[in-house]
Amino acid sequence: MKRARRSIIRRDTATDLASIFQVMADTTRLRIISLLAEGELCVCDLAAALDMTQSAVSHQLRVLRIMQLVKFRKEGRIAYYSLDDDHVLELYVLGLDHLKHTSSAAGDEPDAG
Amino acid sequence: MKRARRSIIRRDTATDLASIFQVMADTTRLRIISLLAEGELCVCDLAAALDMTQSAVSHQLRVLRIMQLVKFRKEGRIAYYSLDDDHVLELYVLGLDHLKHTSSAAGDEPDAG
DNA sequence: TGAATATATGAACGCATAGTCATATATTAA
DNA sequence: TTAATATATGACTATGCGTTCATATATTCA
Repeated sequence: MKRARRSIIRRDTATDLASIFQVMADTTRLRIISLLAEGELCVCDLAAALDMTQSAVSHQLRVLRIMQLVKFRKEGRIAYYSLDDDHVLELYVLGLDHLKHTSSAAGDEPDAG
Repeated sequence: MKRARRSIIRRDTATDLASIFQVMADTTRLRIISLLAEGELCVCDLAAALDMTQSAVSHQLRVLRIMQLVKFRKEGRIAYYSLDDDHVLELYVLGLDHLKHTSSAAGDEPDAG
């Protein structure tokens, strides 16, 4: 190898990439993704399943929406959210895979409620 | 579908998973990973390539070390760091892939220096 | 119309953290 | 030993962010 000046990514690419991981780097957002993995849900059902306030969930959905990880359709006054991209699930699954191989914290018992 | 009580991951699993993405969610750490992707480097070479202080780089290497994304060997007073896990690169590559498919910010010109 | 429901959002608070600075440890050279 | 080099780390500061609270908007029901 030559110097230390090898295949470093551009600063802005690294920043953009960091943004993607940043969105996945929150417990609440990951739990939302795990719920939406099987289909759409409205905000109130998400809030109930997560045992969190509607406001907190809505704020996180906004983050996921802006980063285009989720989309939503509106039916009357109800907003149904769903995953917008397969890459999200790929990252999610790969992350879980990493968890299983490195730690022993990846349990198998769900805790919805 | 039944209620909103579907396949949600455990809270602590989500927390652990969030930790993994959290480590990848920093520009400096991603640039370090991109540099180590081709082989080991010492701290001073990393600092030079990143154009950052030795202290800042060392702090981030500590984070990467604690999360077991990098390992190091010591040769005299020089510490050579390298990636510790293939999952890291998989996540890194998958993230880059996601970038290319969703935005146009993923350039191809490196910016080392 | 007015009340209730579903969602969105701005402000504020508290906490986590990336980088700086100073310094400690360890190794090599003189 | 002393000086210089390579790295690690604790304290501090500034910034970012997740949640709460209050409130705004929109829709449905009476």
